[in-house]
Order: sequence, then structure tokens, then C-alpha cells
Amino acid sequence: MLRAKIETACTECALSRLCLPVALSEADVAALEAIIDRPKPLNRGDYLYQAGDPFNAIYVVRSGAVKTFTVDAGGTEQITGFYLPGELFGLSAINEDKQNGTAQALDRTSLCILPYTELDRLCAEVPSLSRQIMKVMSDEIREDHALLTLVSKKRAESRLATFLLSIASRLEKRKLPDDSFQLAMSRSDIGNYLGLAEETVSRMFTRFQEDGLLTVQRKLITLEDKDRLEEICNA
Amino acid sequence: MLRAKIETACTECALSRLCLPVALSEADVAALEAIIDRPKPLNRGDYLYQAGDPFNAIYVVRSGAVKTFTVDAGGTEQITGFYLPGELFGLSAINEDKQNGTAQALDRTSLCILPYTELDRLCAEVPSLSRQIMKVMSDEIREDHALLTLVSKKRAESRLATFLLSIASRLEKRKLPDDSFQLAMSRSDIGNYLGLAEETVSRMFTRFQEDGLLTVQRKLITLEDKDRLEEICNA
DNA sequence: CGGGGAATTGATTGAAATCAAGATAGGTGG
DNA sequence: CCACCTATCTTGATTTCAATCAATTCCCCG
Repeated sequence: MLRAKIETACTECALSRLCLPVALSEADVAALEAIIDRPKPLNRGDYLYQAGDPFNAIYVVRSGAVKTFTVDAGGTEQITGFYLPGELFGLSAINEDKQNGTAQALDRTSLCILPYTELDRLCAEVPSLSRQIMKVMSDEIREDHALLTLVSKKRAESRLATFLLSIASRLEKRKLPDDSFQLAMSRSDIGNYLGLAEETVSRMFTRFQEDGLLTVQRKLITLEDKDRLEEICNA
Repeated sequence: MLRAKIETACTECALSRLCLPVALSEADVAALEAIIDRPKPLNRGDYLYQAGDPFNAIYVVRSGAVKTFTVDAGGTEQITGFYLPGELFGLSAINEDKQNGTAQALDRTSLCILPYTELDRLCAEVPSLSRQIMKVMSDEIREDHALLTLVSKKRAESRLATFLLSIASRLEKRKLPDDSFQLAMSRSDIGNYLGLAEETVSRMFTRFQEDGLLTVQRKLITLEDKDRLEEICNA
């Protein structure tokens, strides 16, 4: 009964992997479900949190999209991630008192919010839950290393191809259309994330289209030749 | 008594921050100390673990130095970190079954090894220990984001200056000489880490020396003007 | 149906990569 | 203990990819 209720709430959601596969008692599951807050949707440009804010929750995108970014001592902004429906973020400041980055809605966005004090209490009772959170963090570290390799070692075309296929594979994982999708972020955001100028991103889109790899209609991307895009990733 | 023993073992060590500040009972402290393995030193070039190996421990450098790197699908290597005495690494595959990267000694190196099964058991008993591990992981994420900003947004001179000041500050934290130090890694390793060709690293060292910022004698670096180096970091 | 931010396109510049020799010195064996 | 040998590092010349500078163009939204 309780179980069924949770599944309708979280099945399509990263939280289902955060909580359901670990052996939780029905009471624990209910407790986790009980602490989830689902506030009214945010508008494009709204901040979820900013650097320096107290750390007090982790987040999952229900619909829309979010970007996170850091600002260094010299004021340089670096986008550190884009989060699509079903994806969890906001862990990077766990066990710190303050957020070290900012999270901003790219679109009208609704979220699940897990207040950290409640989550932490639950972790103390359920060791497998902390283990699950560590796993999510270690995924984040692995992805950061992959992004570092991309930005540090690959040419512009590989960076963009890898970015697009990553979006596609994440949409596929959520059973969303993955051959044709709407990008939530601007060219300039993509460039910032990949270490490229926005003009370069634009030119790469044009070239990919000329080469028949995809079709671009502003933010609507249709992948036409994933195999060749894949080759470009590793080139 | 027990306390004193631990402190002589771990005072200068990241583990002291991993275990001692969290309210552990004497028995817990003894348990943690008991599971630490201190094998005989590794030689330059020896592998601690390689991608694909089972994940079974986390590590702390006692002396020497270690580099970690990943290899992507196309065979591109990316150094993800250098670890100096007192620094902890090997967390990025926690709760995975396999290592996703490789760790290699840059020098004759001795280590503390914390077998994960034991550590995990201890975590279940001591929630504050898991919290401490999460904190170490969130530090790693923050550092990865800083490195990404460095590689993605800054020019070669800022990258190298930031790298050198980071080494210096880490040595200072361990109360080691931090104005003049021996680099354990090659120019090519530095370049790989910072997303630069080794020739560029070499040229930057030369230029810094010409500008009176530091003195280079092969791998021995003496910082002469930290303030100006600091400026270059944010430029 | 304007207005204006976002995207595209073109021309030029520039920083670092690559290609190509040498210099240096650290380690090894005679 | 010294000299050679080979890694590593440095330096120079040239190329290249992407950044920057500079207009337009395109739509999306009010």
C-alpha cells in the first residue's frame, strides 16, 4: 500500500534509485516520502540557492531544467552541471554549512526538495541510505572527471558531440524522446560549460547540420546520425 | 593512552581530520586505528590500483606522492589529482564495485590503507564517520569544479601559477617548507593535469623565472613573489 | 507587429599546439 | 669515481584552432 504510493510519486525519478533499492522498512520509506517537499514551480531565471546560502536540502528535478555554476575569486563563472527531469543535484555542499555554488532554473521548473536535517536523521537510522548518497556523490565525481577530460583534451567538435549524446542518453534513460529534443540552455551556457565561446558552439551546430549529423532549429535539435556523432566524440 | 598513540600515528595526516574531530569513543578510535594497514613503500611507477580493479580501500599518503588518472573510451589519459603527504584519495569509486581510475606512485611512497569493508562496518556503527567521509567527497567535488574552471577559462600562465600556489598551500598546511619545494611530477604530468602541452609548461616556468616570480632548477621550485603569482591566478 | 535578446555569420587575431632540434642532468655501469 | 646514455626538459619555428571583434539576422514575446 505505502509502497504503491511511493512508486507513483517517485518511479521516474532518481530518488527511486536513492531510496527504493536499499532495504528500507515500510516505516523508513514512509519517513523518506514524508520529508519530501514539493513547492510550487519556479520560473526561468529563479534561483534555488546561491553561493553562501546555508546548505539545507538536496533537490531533484521533476520537470523543467536547472543549471548549477560556481563563481571563483576573480568572478569567473563556470557552469558545473545541467539537470534534467529525474536528476538529483545539490550534493556538492553536503556536510558544509554554506552552498559553494548557485543553482538556477533554466525554464519553468518543478522540484522535489529533501530537507537535509530530516535526511541526515534518517541516514543515522539507515546506514544503507548514507551509502546510497555516497554512491550518488561518487557518480558526480566520475562525471566531473569525464567533463574535465572533455574540456582539457578534446577539440570543440568532440565537446559538443559528447554534450549532445549525453543529453540524449539521459533523456533515453528517463524514457523521454531522445532523438529530437529541446535544449533548455542557451548557446552561451553550452559554451560556458564546455569551455568554448558561444560563437564556436554556434559554428559547430552549423557544421554538424551541413554534415548531416543533425538538424538545428534554434533550440530544437534532431539527431540524424548518432553513430557518426559517437565517432566524433572519441576523435 | 590510546588517544596518544593515535595522535603520534595520524596527527600530520588527513585521517586525523577524518576520524579525530568526530566524537568517537576510545573504542571507536582504536577500531579505526586497528584497521589501518601500512604496507612497505612503493617504488616510483608502481600502481596502487588500476581501472577495473575491485574497489576495496581508501588511501592516505604518508610520504612520497601519488597521481590518479582516468582513461576514456578513446584512450585519452587525464590526470585527476596529485596527492602529497597527509592527503587522502581513492574515494571516487566508493560504493562502486570497480575502480574507475588508476593510482600510481610518482616517487618512493609509503601509504596508510583503510580496507573498505572494515571502514564500512565502522560507518554503520558511527554515523558521524560517514558524514565525515561525505565531507571529504564534497571537498573533492569542489576541487574538481575549481580545476574545471581553471582548465576551461584561464590562460596557461594562470593555470600554472594556480597549480604552484596550490602545492605551496598544501605543503604549508602540513607544516612542510612551502616556498621552496621539489615537484614530484614531470612537466608532462603537469601539462596533462592542466590541459597544456609540456612545452607550454616549460615555457611558462621560463617566463616566470625571467619575471622574477620564482626560480626553477629542474624540479626544485623556489617561489620568489607569491603576491604577483596570486595576481596572475585571477588574471 | 515591432522590439530586443539570442543566434548566426564573417574577418581577423592570438594563444597555445605541434613539429623539430638540442641541452641538461640523473642514473648506471665500467 | 667518472663518463656515458637516455629520460626529461628547454628552446625555436611554424601552424592551427578557437577567441575575439564586428555586423547582421532571426525569432520569440509582449
